[in-house]
Amino acid sequence: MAAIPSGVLGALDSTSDRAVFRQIADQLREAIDKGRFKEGAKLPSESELVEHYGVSRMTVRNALSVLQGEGLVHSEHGKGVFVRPRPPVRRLASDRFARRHRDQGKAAFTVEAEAAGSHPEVDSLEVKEERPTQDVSARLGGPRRVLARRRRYLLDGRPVEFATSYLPLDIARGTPIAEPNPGPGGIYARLEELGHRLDHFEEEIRARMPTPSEVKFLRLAAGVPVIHLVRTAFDKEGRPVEVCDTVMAADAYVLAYQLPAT
Amino acid sequence: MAAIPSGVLGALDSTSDRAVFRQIADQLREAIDKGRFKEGAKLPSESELVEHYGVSRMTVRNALSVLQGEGLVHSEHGKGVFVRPRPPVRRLASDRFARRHRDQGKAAFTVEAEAAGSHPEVDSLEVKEERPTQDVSARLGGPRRVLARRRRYLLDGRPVEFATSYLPLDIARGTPIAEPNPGPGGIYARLEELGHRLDHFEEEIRARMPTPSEVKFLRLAAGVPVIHLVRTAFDKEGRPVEVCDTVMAADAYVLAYQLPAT
DNA sequence: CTCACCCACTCGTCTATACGAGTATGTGTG
DNA sequence: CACACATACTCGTATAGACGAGTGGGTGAG
Repeated sequence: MAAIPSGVLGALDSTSDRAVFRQIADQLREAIDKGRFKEGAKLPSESELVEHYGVSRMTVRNALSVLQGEGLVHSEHGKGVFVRPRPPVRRLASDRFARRHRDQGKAAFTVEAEAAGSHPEVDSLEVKEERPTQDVSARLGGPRRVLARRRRYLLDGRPVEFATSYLPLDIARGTPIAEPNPGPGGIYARLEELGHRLDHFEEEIRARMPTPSEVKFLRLAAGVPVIHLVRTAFDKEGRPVEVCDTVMAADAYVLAYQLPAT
Repeated sequence: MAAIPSGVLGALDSTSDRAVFRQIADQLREAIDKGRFKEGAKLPSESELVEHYGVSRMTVRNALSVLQGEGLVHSEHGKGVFVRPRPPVRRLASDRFARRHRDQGKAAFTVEAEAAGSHPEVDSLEVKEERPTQDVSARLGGPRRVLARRRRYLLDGRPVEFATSYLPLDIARGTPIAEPNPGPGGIYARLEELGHRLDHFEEEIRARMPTPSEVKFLRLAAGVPVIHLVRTAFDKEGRPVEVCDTVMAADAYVLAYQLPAT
């Protein structure tokens, strides 16, 4: 078992009333912050830390679980504990649904990803009619059934976003919107062709920890929150014509908005 | 020791390859989701769960720590483990800095909080000149020193937000902006009086787990992420005149934006 | 040389135990 | 009645040990 290089991690302060596992977590966190362990680097193994600090293994694991909860490290069974690298971030601009970005052959996600040098994929496409949740129904003005379009977005093989669009049946049924591939410009282009000229969007943003199914579906590491975005599209008559519910891996996104000062 | 009411929690499946502590966490999560434990209610104590499932205490604690990490429960030393109540949410509208909301005697935070029936407070006010971080300096066009205004916002005694405004010294020094209380309408009103007519704002939003100092300062429960918002204000000449860096308790906020479809 | 296997090392799960510290309650004393 | 204290509960911290399972490298057989 390799010893830990001296100077990287200090000693425990037995006079402190701070719990031992917190002191160990503090020292590891500081070492990571100061770059003594770089992104992707392997931390000392549990048994090395046990040796170094002279504590039991559970105490060391407790310290490591603190850092996992902070999203600083992740562990790989059989390999070790590593400093979590920050994945490339996708920047969502607030004008991404403007008409000038729409009349192209490809979906916005694909265009943006390729511009950023990434390989985009869309999978888990599901299009079906269903009964909306109370929240979605209220946002759409109270329909009892809606068309739901579900899809998952991946960048370079990593799932980053899961989105569901809901549309009232009287708008979407029997149109290209109800097809798996709605065609160039996406469903907003189709809505406008169908006479629902779009006026504005409302977006609501929350952040929270993921549910277990979100962890699975987005393959989220411990300590990574999700951004929950609900966008409602309104036409010129003020009618809500679509609600899009999106859950994003928070470490993969920055949302950017431009607002008038008026 | 009180027994757990039958039907609330099931039994373990020893044939399953799902870890015992995960099965216990699953059952507790399901019971919470289905309302068998209501918001604020006390879960069975660790020793009751030990009794019920016939496992060791560490296994039960492991299960509970999973739920804590998900933000579903929080524990209170000496009392028990409770279903985490969802605090009242503060809704931030994208037009909250529009001029029509400005020319009033009170700060926007105070007005909004009182309208929502809450008791607002602002503390930890610090106003000083300092060297900006590389990021802030870049956003402001590269000044070597800036005025920093730090403050913490509380609702009904609970800290919800920590914000720092940075302004170039040539704009702010010697003006009311450098005073602890900049006067009615806040620093945006003062900037316009000083001839820096505001044109637009840019906001960048991220979500992540809090640092230990953020946990302390915002008194965050385990499993609560933060929303990190950086707003840059631009004047009519296109010059960035302020950067505001805000860290919010994610369970206390919804951000709402309205965007044109143009 | 190649490939299968073994072994050493990693983290994951679980048990059993011990003591400390915060909280609430009831009881007995003044 | 009021208050201090004992007590029984809560969760927090820590130890020591055991076995399992995933990974990777070295070694020996073919």
